[in-house]
Amino acid sequence: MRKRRSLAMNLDAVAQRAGVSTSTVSRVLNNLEIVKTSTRSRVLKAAEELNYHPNLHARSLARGKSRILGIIVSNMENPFFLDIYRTLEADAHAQGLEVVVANTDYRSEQLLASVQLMIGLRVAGLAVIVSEMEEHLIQTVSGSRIPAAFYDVGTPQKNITNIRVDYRKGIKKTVSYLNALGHKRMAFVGHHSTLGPISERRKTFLESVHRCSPSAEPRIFAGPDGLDGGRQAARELLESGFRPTAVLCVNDFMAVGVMRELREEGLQIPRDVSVTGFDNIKLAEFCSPSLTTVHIPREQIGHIIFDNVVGNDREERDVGREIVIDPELVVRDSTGIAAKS
Amino acid sequence: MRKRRSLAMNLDAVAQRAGVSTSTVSRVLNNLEIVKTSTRSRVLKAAEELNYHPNLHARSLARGKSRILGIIVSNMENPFFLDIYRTLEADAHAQGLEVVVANTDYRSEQLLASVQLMIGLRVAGLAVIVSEMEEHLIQTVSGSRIPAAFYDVGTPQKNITNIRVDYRKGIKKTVSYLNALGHKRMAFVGHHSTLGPISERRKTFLESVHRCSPSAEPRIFAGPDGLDGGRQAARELLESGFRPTAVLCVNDFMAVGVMRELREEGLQIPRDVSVTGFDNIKLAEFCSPSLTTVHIPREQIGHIIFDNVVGNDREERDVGREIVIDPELVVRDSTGIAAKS
DNA sequence: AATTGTTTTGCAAACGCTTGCAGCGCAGAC
DNA sequence: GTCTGCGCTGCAAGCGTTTGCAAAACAATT
Repeated sequence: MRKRRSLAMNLDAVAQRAGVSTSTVSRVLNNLEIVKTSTRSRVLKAAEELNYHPNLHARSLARGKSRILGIIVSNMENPFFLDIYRTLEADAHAQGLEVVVANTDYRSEQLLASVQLMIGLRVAGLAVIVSEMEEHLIQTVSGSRIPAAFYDVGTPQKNITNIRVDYRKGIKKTVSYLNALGHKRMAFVGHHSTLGPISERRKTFLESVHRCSPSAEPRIFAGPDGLDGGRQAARELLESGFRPTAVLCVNDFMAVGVMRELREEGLQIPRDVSVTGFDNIKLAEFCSPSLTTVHIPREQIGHIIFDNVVGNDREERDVGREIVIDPELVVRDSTGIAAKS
Repeated sequence: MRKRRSLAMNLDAVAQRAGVSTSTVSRVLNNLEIVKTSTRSRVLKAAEELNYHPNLHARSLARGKSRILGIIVSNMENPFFLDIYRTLEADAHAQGLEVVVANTDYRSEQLLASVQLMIGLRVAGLAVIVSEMEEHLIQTVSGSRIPAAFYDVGTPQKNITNIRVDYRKGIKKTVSYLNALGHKRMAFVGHHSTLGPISERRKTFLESVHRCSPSAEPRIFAGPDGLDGGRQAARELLESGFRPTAVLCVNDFMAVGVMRELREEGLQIPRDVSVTGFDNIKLAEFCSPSLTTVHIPREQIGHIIFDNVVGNDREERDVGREIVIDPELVVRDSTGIAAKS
């Protein structure tokens, strides 16, 4: 023996105190029904007295799997991600799973670290809700044999379910709604990681505007995801001299920042300028004016992810499935008839 | 041997492929410098090729401790908690610690479960940011030998540092500021778990109002913590027939909900009624009108917690320390001269 | 060539738990 | 009194790491 024999609290200590073997203690603690009631209560008493808490690492190791659901998100601060997280957490707890969440802050090295963490933890399932991910890393997850679900990134793969929202449709609805109100000069405000050249949202915006009114002059601005980022992008917009009658934002969180800055500059919403968001977070109802936006059913998404990741039907799947969700426009007070120019 | 010999990926597989022993692989992976460079790269190559990821449970078990910082919060949705979480996360990552966060949703059985989880994980340190906690549970944490920091709950104990904000002072500043503006009829809006009979904030509010203007008639309302909760409390307030000239809210998050409802009812802020919050979350600057509130330095609190929980100086402390923070009033646009009644 | 010293490796014992299997004690049957 | 069956319990192997210690490999010195 190499070290001092357990000052640490372990099964052995409980077993000794209860005068039984560790196996018995283990069985009691796991509610196996083969233990005599009297023994059982003796063990429970001992555990209680010793303030014993099973070592979860040892347990996972012995069992060969952990009861943990892993979640990776880009930005916990954005209520959109938070809502999905909360749904997943609720579902997980309902099944006795614990949850470990990692926040990447849109940083790819953080994403890498988070994936390593989840794999290292041998999570029972993994949900990845980030806006960008290297192909290599996707392969790593796919190869890890961990059932995973990706939101809005990558394509279906072995062991991986893909869930995405039809942004194209959402943006189209928004643009044609605004167009019907007479808006021609529109700006799009995104955050950096949605504005890569590959980004569907950016392209869709440009295309939609172009189709609805070929003479329109769409412009694009960006800041980091968040209230400040929205504000910053709006400032840039104003400083550029461009005077849109409508501003479409990539998400509600940024839209709130955008509205703040526009208001600051004396612009009235929606009299002088209309603003729209995306996601329909709670805050969209609570800001002033309340925000016209596109509803994304986060609870539903959460449930879908959960079912696909820890679903009981989960045989090792050779090919993932893809699920597409259809978003709806929600009209509130931040949009109105286009201002006369 | 009882089971099939490792289809699973482990040190052994890597060792075999690299033609070395598991010890060597382990040493390579832990960057111990005693490994010959050629061996080292051979091992690294094998690990890479096998897509190997060390089992963190086994690692923790063998090392006898985990590199995990545990965080328990009442309500991740409230940006106040989120900000502390983010600071802690940043600090932790800077030191190569991982973070596990648990959300109690103000439910005591969830709090219990979370504590069990953290102890079971043998976290390296534990931060508990909840508004209420049973004495028994505090003892459990204290007895677990895990260095912990509690925010705003309990009293210093063995292994536990206590951090609290001087709410009394914050509320006093707010009330006397409002009093100077001529406010007499004030309401206080809290959430359920801050309004227990023991709650300092509630008492302080009543006392302060009473001291400033003995003739005043303070009233108290409550809802669940959150935007909806604030709104709901405000509705109750309005329905009660009470017409305060100022509403103090227990936190900014609820205040935003309160403002929403007041606005809905046609009341202008601050012309008809002033509103104040507490915490000074980002959103307070972004709502309309921007919110007068009491600043609580969440970053500073995060850092303090971190240092006390994983600080290098941490000898097993027999007696915890207590740290009290002094809050400042931040005046913005949601408060003004009391309306004539 | 033998000896000594230095790297570099491998062996094997933990870490705290689960679990297949075997064994024990005791009741009932003969 | 021996045997069978059954309900409980204990033994011990195994989960994938780390790590003290000792052996092996190699270099340097005599």
